[in-house]
Amino acid sequence: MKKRLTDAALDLMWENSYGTTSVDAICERSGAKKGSFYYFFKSKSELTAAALEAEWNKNKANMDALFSPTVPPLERFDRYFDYVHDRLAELQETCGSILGCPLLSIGSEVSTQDQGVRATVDRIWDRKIKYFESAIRDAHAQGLIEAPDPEAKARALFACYHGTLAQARIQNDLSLLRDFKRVAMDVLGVKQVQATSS
Amino acid sequence: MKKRLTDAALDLMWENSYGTTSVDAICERSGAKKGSFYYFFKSKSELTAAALEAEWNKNKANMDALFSPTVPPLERFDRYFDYVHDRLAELQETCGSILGCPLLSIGSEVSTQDQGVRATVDRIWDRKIKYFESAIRDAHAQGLIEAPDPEAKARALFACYHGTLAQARIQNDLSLLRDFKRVAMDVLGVKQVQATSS
DNA sequence: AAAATAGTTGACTGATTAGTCTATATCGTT
DNA sequence: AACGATATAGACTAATCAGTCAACTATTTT
Repeated sequence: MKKRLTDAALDLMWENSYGTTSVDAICERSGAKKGSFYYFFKSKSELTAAALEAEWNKNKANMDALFSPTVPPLERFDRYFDYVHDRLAELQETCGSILGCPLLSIGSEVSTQDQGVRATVDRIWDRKIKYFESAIRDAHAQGLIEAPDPEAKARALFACYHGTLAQARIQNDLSLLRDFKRVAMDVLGVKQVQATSS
Repeated sequence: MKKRLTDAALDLMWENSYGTTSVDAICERSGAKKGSFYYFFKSKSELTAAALEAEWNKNKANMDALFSPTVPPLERFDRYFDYVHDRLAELQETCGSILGCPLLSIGSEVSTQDQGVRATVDRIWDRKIKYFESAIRDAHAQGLIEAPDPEAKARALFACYHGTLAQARIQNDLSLLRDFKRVAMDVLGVKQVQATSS
């Protein structure tokens, strides 16, 4: 039931927002009653933090696979962007909207008001950046890019990607995301561009 | 009074969020009573759209100056990024937080639920991108960058910038924004890098 | 000055909010 | 079967929410 609650919360908050997702709505979707909710979580805020952590755990194995050191470093990004793109496209079929990244939507919404959730977003954000960072370091070692500060470059690329995800959500348009690979290569400073046409 | 209402609304929503900004709070801060609020606006949603448009109008002259064709194209970006950075730093002194861009915060929060506000954000977003677009076109014409599709490049850079603004808000940290100039040059594909050190 | 228009006031409604509380199940242990 | 622990149930509260409304005042227009 704990899992049902966090699942329902994340679904609702991702599709709508933190503020418009009521405890009652979470209970209704998960089939739980108020008593159960407050048995497992002492507040809506705490549930949200738990829901974000649960989502991270659900996706971790996937991230590990996408960013496996067995994959050429720049290809990891390609695969990751494809994966997110496809997942958002799937979600669009069921809910009608491009939802972007829940970390950004929820994080941006509550950042000045809920330090617990904000810190959780921050923590997960950092974990994800680590994938970027090691891919960048590997690419640098292979001479594919020039990145003397992989951590800074990872943060920059991550921010750019999330900006594109946010724009996709606001404009309800996936096409921006489709072009991001090229932008990513610019940000990374890829030396040898494999120009196909134009 | 109409202006006082839109000002108060934008302040509160920028610092907190759309959802946590109540009509009562807007009235209290602006000194208006409920009746006046609903005399000028027929809903909180409509007020929000008006507040965003008002903010745009307040900033338009500034944008025109920053992106004046008399300024070398790439320097326009520098000046703009500096301007936003300084303004966010100022705001931080009064409210304690890095607030990012209200268009993104509010847009991301309401996009799936309020088409009126969403469309307003979209419209203003497009107007702002035009500044980027013409600067990019000018830079291309001067041979400073290679940008066969200025509109696409402008959208990409705008998204990257807003991702960085969002990250600054979530992490309550301006330093990310300080480094964005270099990222922007990468995204733009500036040819002659004025390397100072390293 | 009369009339019309524009703006203001604040009490009010009905719905919804997060969170509490007590009673009751269901469970594994002994 | 009896017991403590884990979990569920749902009525309840007090606050807050967006929005309504009829009465009131100020300003213009005629």
